[in-house]
Amino acid sequence: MPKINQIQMLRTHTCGELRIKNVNQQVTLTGWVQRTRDKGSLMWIDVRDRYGITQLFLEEGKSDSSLLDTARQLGREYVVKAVGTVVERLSKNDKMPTGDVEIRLESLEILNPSKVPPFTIEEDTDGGDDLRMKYRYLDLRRTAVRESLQLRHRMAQQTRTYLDSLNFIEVETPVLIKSTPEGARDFVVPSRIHPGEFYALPQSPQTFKQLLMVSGFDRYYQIVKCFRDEDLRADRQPEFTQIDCEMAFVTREDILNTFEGLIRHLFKTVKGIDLPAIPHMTYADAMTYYGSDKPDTRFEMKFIELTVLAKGKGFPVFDNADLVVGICAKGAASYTRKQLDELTDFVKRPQIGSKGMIYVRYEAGGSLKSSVDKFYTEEDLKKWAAAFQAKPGDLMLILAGSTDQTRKALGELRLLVGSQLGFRDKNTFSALWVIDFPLLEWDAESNRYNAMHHPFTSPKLDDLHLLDSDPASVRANAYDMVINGTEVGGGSIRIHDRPTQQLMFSKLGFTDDEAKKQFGFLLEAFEFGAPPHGGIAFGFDRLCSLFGGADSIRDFIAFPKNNAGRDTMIDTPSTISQQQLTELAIAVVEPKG
RNA sequence: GGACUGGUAGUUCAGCUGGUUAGAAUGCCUGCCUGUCACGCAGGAGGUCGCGGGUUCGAGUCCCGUCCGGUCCGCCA
Repeated sequence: MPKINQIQMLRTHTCGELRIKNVNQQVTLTGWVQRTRDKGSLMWIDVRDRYGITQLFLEEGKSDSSLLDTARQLGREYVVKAVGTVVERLSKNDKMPTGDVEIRLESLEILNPSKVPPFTIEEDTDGGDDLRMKYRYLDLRRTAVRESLQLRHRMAQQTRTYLDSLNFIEVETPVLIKSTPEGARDFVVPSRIHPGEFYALPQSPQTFKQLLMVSGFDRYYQIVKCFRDEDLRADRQPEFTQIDCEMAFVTREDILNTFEGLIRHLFKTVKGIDLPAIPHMTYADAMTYYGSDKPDTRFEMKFIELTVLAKGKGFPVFDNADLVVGICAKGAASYTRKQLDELTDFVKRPQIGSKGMIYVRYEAGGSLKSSVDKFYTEEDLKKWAAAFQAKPGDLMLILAGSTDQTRKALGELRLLVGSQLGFRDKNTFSALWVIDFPLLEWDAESNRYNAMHHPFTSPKLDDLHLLDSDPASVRANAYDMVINGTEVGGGSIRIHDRPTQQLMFSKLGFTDDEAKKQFGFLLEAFEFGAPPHGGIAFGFDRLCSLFGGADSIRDFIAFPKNNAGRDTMIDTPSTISQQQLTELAIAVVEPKG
């Protein structure tokens, strides 16, 4: 592979590579002016490019005076070409890789001036998110953002290396496909040639990758853009990237092993971390012990049920609850009244929806102090403490109410307390497979069952007989990978025969006609020798942000959308001309503005 | 659809219970400075307090509406 200086004519080196061994070489550097330091008769210019920063040096009397004049015109972000000799510095800077040398300037050319940037192009910029997005091309000059995109590049490269080594082939699937009412809302694209008809952008290449299995490409993958027209979050964009994979002639274990391998390969090659074997947890256990289908397993703090112990002592909140459940925060008995009140306020927020929170302090001296001392004796509380396996110095936090809401609320409380106690370190990684998800999920709004994963997921054979009598209890051959409480991937063993797929569609409320109209091609394909198959898709942006230790995926996407799905740099979405609308046979009902 | 939170100098923010000429840091401009590297020193310019309305003798501050960010709930098969 040619080095950069062999293929670049304008420069001989980058701003990141010169060292003491280059002393006395004449070099030409190009880059952006990071800052200048003018000491009168001495002047330094820091020149930056993608690879680093190198210091240029001028001295009155020893340098050409026109050179100093040019240098004094420089402002931040000017693009320059500098020719000079590498010399050893009199005073070195051990904070920078190039800090032992500087360039004694011989000529300086301003290739392009720059306006003063609206925010500083530095590690810790003074710019807010809003401005950074509007001038994203400047934001991308910053080391932190550039490194995030470089991490993403390495992740993609290593994903391809790993999957290629296992005979996976990358196949591109169409971006203009068919809209279906299932699942997330589609972005649609009008067809000019067929007025009144629309393509849809894929929410995932799901059916295509299954058809590739029917075609005999038994190991497929694709790093692919997907689109969902839903509201955004810090970790959700309308267009996002998946590592989409499918395998034929495999069991669930084969898939879990293969992609556990991928994740461990990525940790090893990108982060230098040897991730231990990834444990499996059933969905039922995840909900019972963590109140979430994506538990953060960097710390324990499992749920302990107190329903039986707590009832029948005259405390109405517990007596009337379906579930009384709590967590034990190790060493948190020192929480102040104010901190406890804040936790109570947290669970009472409408988004959490609990009525209140009960606490029991196991004082360092061994006594027990609770917010329900009126109803429970020290003996009662001792039994609770035993159930929690609590020790002096611990704090027990208890919620009660309806089962689902209480679990969810305690799950949120667990995460908050875990954060407060420092159990959620960004540089610690704990991965987990959550398996045996329910196949169906009741949707109160449409008064029918929805597929929890998607309608192509196969039920577990053991549960098939329950499909009519107790649909909600049927488990799916589906699995999610969870790392540090983030769902990074999910998949399933698919249905591969027409009768089962038709049965599933009918359970989901499709008429035979609707099923045929929307997925007839798949049903038909299943009649031409479809192999058993299954797969998984990883949220690539999330995986990158997790590896990068960030909460938001936005800095791992070169040009992301904002909270409202807008790109403020190019100002989109935007209206289109009447001429375009006419050509597409589209009438806008209430034009904006 | 909803909850919370923010919007004050180019930028990031402070501005108390409504009360004098709206501040700080940084950036920018000018001058000085022989080893800087977040250089230093001196000086200077820079404000529709998001927008509209209301309360008041008086509003950056209180109230109502609205716009624009951000976090979350719903939604995301």
